[in-house]
Amino acid sequence: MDAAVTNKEITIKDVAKQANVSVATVSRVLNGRDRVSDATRKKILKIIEELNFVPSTMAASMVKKKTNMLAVVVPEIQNPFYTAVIGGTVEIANNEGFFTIVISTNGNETEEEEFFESFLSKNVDGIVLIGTHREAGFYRNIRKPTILVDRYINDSGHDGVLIDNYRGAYEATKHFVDYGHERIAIIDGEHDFNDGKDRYWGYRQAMLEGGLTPDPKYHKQGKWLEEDGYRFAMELLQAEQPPTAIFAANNVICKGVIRAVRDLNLQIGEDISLIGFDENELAQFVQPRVTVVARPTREMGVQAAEMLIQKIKGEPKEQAKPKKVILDVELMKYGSVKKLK
Amino acid sequence: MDAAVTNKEITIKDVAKQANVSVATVSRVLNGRDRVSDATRKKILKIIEELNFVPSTMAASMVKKKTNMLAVVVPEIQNPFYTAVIGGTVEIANNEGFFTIVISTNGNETEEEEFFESFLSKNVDGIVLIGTHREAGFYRNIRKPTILVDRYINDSGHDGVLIDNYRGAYEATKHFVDYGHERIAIIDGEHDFNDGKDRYWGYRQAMLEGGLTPDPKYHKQGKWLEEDGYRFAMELLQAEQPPTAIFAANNVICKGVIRAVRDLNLQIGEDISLIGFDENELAQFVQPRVTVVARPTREMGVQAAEMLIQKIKGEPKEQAKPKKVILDVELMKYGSVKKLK
DNA sequence: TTGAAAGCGATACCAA
DNA sequence: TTGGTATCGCTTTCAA
Repeated sequence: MDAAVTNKEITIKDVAKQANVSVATVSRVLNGRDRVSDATRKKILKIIEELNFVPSTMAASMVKKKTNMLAVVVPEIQNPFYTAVIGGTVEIANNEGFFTIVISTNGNETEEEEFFESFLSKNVDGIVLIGTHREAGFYRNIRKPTILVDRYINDSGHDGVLIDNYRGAYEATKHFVDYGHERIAIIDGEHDFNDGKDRYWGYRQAMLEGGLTPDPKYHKQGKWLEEDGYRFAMELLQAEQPPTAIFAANNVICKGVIRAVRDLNLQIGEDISLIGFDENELAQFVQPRVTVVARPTREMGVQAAEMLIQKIKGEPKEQAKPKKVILDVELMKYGSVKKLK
Repeated sequence: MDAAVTNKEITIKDVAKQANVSVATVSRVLNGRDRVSDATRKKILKIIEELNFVPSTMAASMVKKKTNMLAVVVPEIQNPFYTAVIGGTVEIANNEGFFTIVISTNGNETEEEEFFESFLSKNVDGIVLIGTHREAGFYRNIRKPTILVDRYINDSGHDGVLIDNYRGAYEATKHFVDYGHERIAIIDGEHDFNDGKDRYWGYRQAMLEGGLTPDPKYHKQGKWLEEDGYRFAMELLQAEQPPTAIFAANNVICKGVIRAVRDLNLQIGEDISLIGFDENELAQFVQPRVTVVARPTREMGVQAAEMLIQKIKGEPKEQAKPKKVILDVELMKYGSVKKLK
């Protein structure tokens, strides 16, 4: 409580001197694994308390070559999907004695690169990464334990936690087909990563299996943004032959679609059927609630953190093949799809 | 590119050896402030590139006694208000060459305490803190540059970035009064912090000035949760003499109220007038849009980061009195308040 | 302009 | 059970 009056930081030396022991002994009680006599331990503990001494984790990290820090790198920090992943990771990390640095790359490859070059490679024990880069080379250069989340790059050399995008999109589209829809549109974005691509191919496969031919004029590709959802929904719904169903391939696109439908004074589940990918607040709120492909967002962060920490603690031997953990998605049917037959 | 084959990390020594210079010289080109001849600089740079050498910021931090790391400590990481603050801070920090550790205390005093004791006091240059503790003592014990955001504790000894909660609530309530409302309810939570208290007193003041007497049965105190908003709105709206207007004193309470109104099949702005505190997605979406007291969330993080970094860089002399920066709020009138007279 | 060497604050090995 | 000391990878005087 009555900390030193001087501004100088208290170090292990000060404690040792005060306690009339060597720094080695103080270090021992700090770490608690070597044995120290009860008497000296108590004495040292008391002095630590009195001096308000806090050991420098940095100095310790330097010799231990372990920082007990994780990094979570995300493309942006506003999207609830990413904050959910962050939340899951932070929670596990804290439980396991790790701190977490959160870095937003703003979806910018250059920024992402700078972070890795300047910092991450040396100062964290491991990385949970929702990457922005598209080429495997970038990922292979990362020498730290790393878990790729959501966006997986083959040949990256790292483990991944993903969801079954293909199946999610497939189930959604099949649901439309089962309910008799034929003019089924999809609004997505570039197919830079596996996730976007898989969703499209899941959609496509369900169409074909249902005896339908995917029509290019019902496939709208933007940049995965809310405004794309809005704009394309506007286009589609005001076309000569509008679709009867729209599959919104991510959460923000879905929000855009909902807004467009509202602005056109149409009724979801009546005038237009809709399925979104991933939960979003609006989808839960509108009447009827929007059917979505739900994915375990927070759980992805939890999984990633667990795998990462195990990897950090584990033998470096275990460098088997990178493994992908694929979490399951679930089609939550809430009534935004009209039965046509 | 062709990094060392051995697993050993490359250090400044390796670079020095390769370049036939001393480590001091390498350090000089790394930091760029001392003069080094052009020839040797180029030679060293080339070797750094070849060896793929990345200096250990930890070792540097140890001697410089500066980590270039900030911590943002928040009660939870799901609430969009907090992620907005984090986002603002992270952005400024990155621009200024700082990294950011994000820590969620889960609104738990013990967790908060542990973080400070075990880590923060030594390893970050400064802290942006949305605190959970209620007593000034806890804050006074923090010896690092710290900016308190949103929740301010007097006598804490730190600067703060807040908003004018009092005025926000006052304006909202006055708006109700001006439109002829007399039975005006408020749903809030405990008055542990200045923010909650101020909002209540702003409400109260506007009531009194309007010649109205705050009626305890129209003051519902929960725990600032969405479910409180829902539950209390249900109660209020089904009472014998329901209020004509509700002031929802934070963003999640407002969401709960909106849901309750919907579930009762009532019409916002018609059957019940509503004003929320702070933006929230639902409020923007329902028809009519809900009038809210808007606060500059991201801007709070930006401000805090700027003040913090200035403090870190500045003279330790400048320990004037702690200063509070109070950002302005604005009543955004969107039509959820009915004119009664 | 460059080099030698003394730290920074811990840990860990080897002796005692 | 304890102490002495080399060490981690870098920065920063002080000399050359």
